Amino acid sequence: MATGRTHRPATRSRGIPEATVARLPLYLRALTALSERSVPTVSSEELAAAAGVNSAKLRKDFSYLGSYGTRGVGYDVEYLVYQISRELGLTQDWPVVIVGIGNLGAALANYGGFASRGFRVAALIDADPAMAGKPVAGIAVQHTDELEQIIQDNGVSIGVIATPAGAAQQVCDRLVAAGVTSILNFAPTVLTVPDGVDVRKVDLSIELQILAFHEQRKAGEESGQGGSEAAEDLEGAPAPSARAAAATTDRKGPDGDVPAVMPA
Amino acid sequence: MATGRTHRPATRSRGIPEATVARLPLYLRALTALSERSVPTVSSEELAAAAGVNSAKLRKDFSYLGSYGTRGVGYDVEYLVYQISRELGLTQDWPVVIVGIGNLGAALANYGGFASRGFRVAALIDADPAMAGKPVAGIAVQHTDELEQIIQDNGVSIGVIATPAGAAQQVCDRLVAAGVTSILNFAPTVLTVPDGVDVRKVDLSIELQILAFHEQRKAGEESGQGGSEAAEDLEGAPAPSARAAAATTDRKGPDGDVPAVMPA
DNA sequence: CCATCTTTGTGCACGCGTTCACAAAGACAT
DNA sequence: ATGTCTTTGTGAACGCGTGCACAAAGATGG
Repeated sequence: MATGRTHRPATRSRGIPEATVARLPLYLRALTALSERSVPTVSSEELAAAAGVNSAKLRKDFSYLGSYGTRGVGYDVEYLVYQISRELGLTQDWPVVIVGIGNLGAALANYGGFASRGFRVAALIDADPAMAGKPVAGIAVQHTDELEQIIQDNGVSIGVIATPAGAAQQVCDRLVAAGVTSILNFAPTVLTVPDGVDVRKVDLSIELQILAFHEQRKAGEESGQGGSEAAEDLEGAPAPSARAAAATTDRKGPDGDVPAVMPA
Repeated sequence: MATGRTHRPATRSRGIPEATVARLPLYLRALTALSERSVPTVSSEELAAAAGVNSAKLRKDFSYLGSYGTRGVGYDVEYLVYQISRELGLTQDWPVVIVGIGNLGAALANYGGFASRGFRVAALIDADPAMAGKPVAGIAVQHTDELEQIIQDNGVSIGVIATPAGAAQQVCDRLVAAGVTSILNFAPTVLTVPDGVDVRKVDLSIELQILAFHEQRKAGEESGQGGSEAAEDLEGAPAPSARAAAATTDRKGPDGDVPAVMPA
C-alpha cells in the first residue's frame, strides 16, 4: 500500500473483501483505456496483464461483483466499466476539500485524475491569510475560518489533508466535527478519528524507506556477505546499556518530518 | 497502501516479513519524536499507541530484528532508532533523482521528509527544454538527455517518476537501463520492469476511489436499503448484450488519467 | 537472597488473501 | 444438433499476517 489502511478490522463490507476493493480502481483504469480504444470485449488474461495482476485473482475479484463475464468470450468492456464505477460509487458526484495549499496541496488541486473520476474540488483551504483569495488551479483559496461553513454548504464528506504534520490532527478534528467521514491524509502523522470515519494515509517518505530496505538487501546479497549480522551488531552499534551516549542518527533539529507544504 | 507493492512474490527478505518492513518507518517516526523529547525508554504499549498499531504486533515486528527490549522496562529509544535505521538502510546516503518536475515533482523536491532520512536529491530531470537550468528547491533542473550520465556520475539506484502517465514507462526503461534498481512511481500506470527491480506505486486517485467506496457504503447502510442489489442492476445498468450502446461514464476525451505535472 | 511486579518475546490458533486446477458454460463450426 | 474449443467462475489448499494469551526474564523492593 503505498500506504496502508488505518486499523479497520477488515470490514468485509457487503461481501467485497478490502483487497478486492483496492484493486477495483486498477481494473477500472485499464478498462477505461480499452474503452477509449473502442475495444468491445476483453479476456481476464488480457485485462489482468494490463492491470498488472494475476488473472485468477482478477476473476475472483470480479466474482464478488457478480457474473459479468461470458464464458468463451470474456468481459464486455463498457458494461464492466459501468459496474465497477457504480460499485466504487463513482457514478455520483463527490465534492472534496483540500486543506493545506502548499506545494503538495497545489499539486493535488491541479491533479487531473480527480475530476475524471467523479471527484470535484469544492474548495481549497489554507490557514495562511495571505493565501486567501489567491487562485490555485482556478479556484480561490479560502481561509481556515470558513472550513465548517464550506463543508456544510457543499455537503462535503471527503477531506484531503496536505498540511504540515503539526496541524494535521487539529484540521482532522475540525473536518470530522463538521461532518467529514472520509479523510485522505498526506501529513506524516497518525490521525486519531472516531469510529465511522475512514482514514487513508499516503506517506511519501515511507515508500522511499521501504525501497531503501530492499535496495540495501540487494547490495548486501551481491557482495556475498549474506550471513552473520550478529558480528555487525557488536561492532557498529552502541550497546543498549550505553543509552543516549551516542546520538547515532545525526538528527537535524526538530524537523519532525514536516512536508514541504506552506505552513499556516 | 496508499499504495501497494508491485507483484513481488512476498519475498521474505532475510527473514523479515514485508508487512513488518512496511511498518518499520512508522515506528521510526514515532521513536524519533520520542528521541527529540529525550525520552530514554518506551514500552511496547506506548510506542504502539504512538504508531497507531497493536502492541502485540509491534513486539512481534521487533522480534524479527532481534531482542532489543528489556523485560520489565521496555525499549531503549536511541538504540532502537539506530537499529531500525540500520535495518532500513537509512544510515547510508541514498542519492535519488526525480524525473518530471511539474507540480508534483516540485512538491517532492521540496519535501523535507526525504533529506531527514538519508535521502539526497541528486538531480531533478525534466523533458521540457524550457525547464533546464531553472532552479527548483535550490537545485537546477536538468534535461532528460543527461539522465544516463547523471545516474552513473552520482551512483543513483533509486528513481522517482512524477511524469505524465504516457511518459512513465519510457522514463522507467531508461532509468533501469542506466542502473536504477528501485523506482517510486507516481504516474498512474502499471510499469513493467525486469526482475531484480523494485517498483512501488503511489496513486492519489486510487486512494480517493477506495474512500468513495466506503463512503457510499456508509450512506447506503444508513438509509436502510441494504438488501437487494439485484433489482438495482436490472433497472439502472445497461445490459451486457447492449454493448457500446450507452457510454455510461461520461468520458471526457482521452484524458487517460494524466496527473497535473508538466509534460515533456 | 527472595518475592513481587512489570513487560517482553513467542507459541498457537484463526482468518484473510492468493493461487491452483478444473468443472461448467457458452460460442462457434460443421 | 452435436462436438470442439475457449474462457469464466469457483472449490479447495496453502501461506501469510494478526491477535491472544502466557511463560520467561529481568527490574525493583524488602
